[in-house]
Amino acid sequence: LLKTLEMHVRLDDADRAAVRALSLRLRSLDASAYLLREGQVATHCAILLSGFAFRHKLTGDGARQITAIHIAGEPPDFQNLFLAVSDHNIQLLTRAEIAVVPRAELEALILSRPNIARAILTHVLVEASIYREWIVNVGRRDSRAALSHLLCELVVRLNARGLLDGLSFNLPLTQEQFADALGVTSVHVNRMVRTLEIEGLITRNGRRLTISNWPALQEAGDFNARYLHLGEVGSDGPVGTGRAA
Amino acid sequence: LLKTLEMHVRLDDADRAAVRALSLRLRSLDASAYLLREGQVATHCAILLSGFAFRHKLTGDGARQITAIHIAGEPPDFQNLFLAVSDHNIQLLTRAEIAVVPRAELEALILSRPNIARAILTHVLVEASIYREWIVNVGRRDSRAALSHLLCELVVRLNARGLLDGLSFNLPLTQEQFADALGVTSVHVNRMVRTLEIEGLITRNGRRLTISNWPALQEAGDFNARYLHLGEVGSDGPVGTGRAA
DNA sequence: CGGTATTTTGAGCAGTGTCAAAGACGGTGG
DNA sequence: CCACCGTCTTTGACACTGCTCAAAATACCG
Repeated sequence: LLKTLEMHVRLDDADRAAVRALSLRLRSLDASAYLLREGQVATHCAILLSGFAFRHKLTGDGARQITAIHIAGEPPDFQNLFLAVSDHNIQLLTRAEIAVVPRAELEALILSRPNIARAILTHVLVEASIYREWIVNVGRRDSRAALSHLLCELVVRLNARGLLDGLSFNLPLTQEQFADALGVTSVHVNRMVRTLEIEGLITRNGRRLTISNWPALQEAGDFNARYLHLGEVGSDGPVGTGRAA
Repeated sequence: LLKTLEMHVRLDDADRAAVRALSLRLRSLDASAYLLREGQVATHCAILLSGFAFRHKLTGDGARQITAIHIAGEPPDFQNLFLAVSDHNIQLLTRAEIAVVPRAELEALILSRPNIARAILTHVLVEASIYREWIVNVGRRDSRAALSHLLCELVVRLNARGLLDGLSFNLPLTQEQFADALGVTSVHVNRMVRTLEIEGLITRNGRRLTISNWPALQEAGDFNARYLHLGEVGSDGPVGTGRAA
């Protein structure tokens, strides 16, 4: 459970024991439940065991912008760890099971164990990299490319955690949520989804999406997985340049 | 010099000595010099002593998206610390002086001193928060609001480091660079700059920009400084909820 | 099976993009 | 100190992507 995430970033030795010693509570929540709201102080830190979550902010005139999507296994709450009041909302996309750890305990663990500090820091830096790519997606790609890119990212991240079923998966987002992620209108997302389908890049049956032409989808989305920093495990010494993708 | 940044985030005790012990080299670079290119491995870590820098990525069809702007005193290279190959470019906006630290040394320092780990982690998390707001700016605000918001952010951040001269400062960005930061065209940026000037929110003489109506500019930019997490110093214990803005 | 949440569609419009050219500005060499 | 030049800024006309506002058609949930 919990280990997957820690290990996913950097090899740790027997301080896995310390991680296991964290007092965690399991909870099951319904879709669209809030894990954290803007303006609140995070007292606990949730880890997604199953399901999807997303991060968003609201503008003054009520528009919503989704800034990140989190899949099963990811710890969306690390972003609030050493900060006072949250600057954004974290909400579930689907029904989900989460593990909850007291924030203070987690912070203490990070500060006392260098390997864990390193793992968390790396994780946070990769998330930052994803934010940067998200900015590019929203700022400089037209809606067809942006949608393709987002789909590519989801596929690669799901695959990295073994959550992909062949080349298809259950799409957790409604078209309106895609719209809020891409900074466009749901009407327009619909047009682009249909375009991609007509072009033969994707196939849909209900909630399930299948990639029918992976190279073409990457091409359409100007997608290069480098920014996900997958497969960089780094040495266990303090230096660790790791290897390039 | 170097201390300002460390201290800026979290109170540290005598491990300031360790920071001072870092072997740093001072360099002076011309405008538009690259600190790091996408695909490269960062072997050193630069800190801006004066001047401005920015972070950007290029899309497949050559469009540029600026994802962050860094001002004097900030350490733009922390984003690459534990990662193998850089996913973006860092370039100077103006002539600047920088201090360069070997990356391995800095990483070792972080891993060996909890207070420093905490400072860096906090710093990185604040940068992530700025990315999120940037996504909102590019995705959900029209160009007038987005431009106003970016100006507000610059003003507040410059002010936080005492680099503001009254309510005016030397604008480091060309309109084309603003365009790349906001995901619009330089032509359109020009239209919006003139609009804001005509509306009496800003005044320009040459490179120098003055805020003539600060409340109105914040209003126009839908600006709320919460996401900058300024003034959160946190206790020195491992918990430290800090105080809200 | 009924009700609500999504997805589709259409028509007309607004905000931005394009392309091109003219001005300004600031720095440099003579 | 001035002319020259490259970089920025400003403008105009027009095209187009993506938005708005409905309303209909489907899909999903209990």
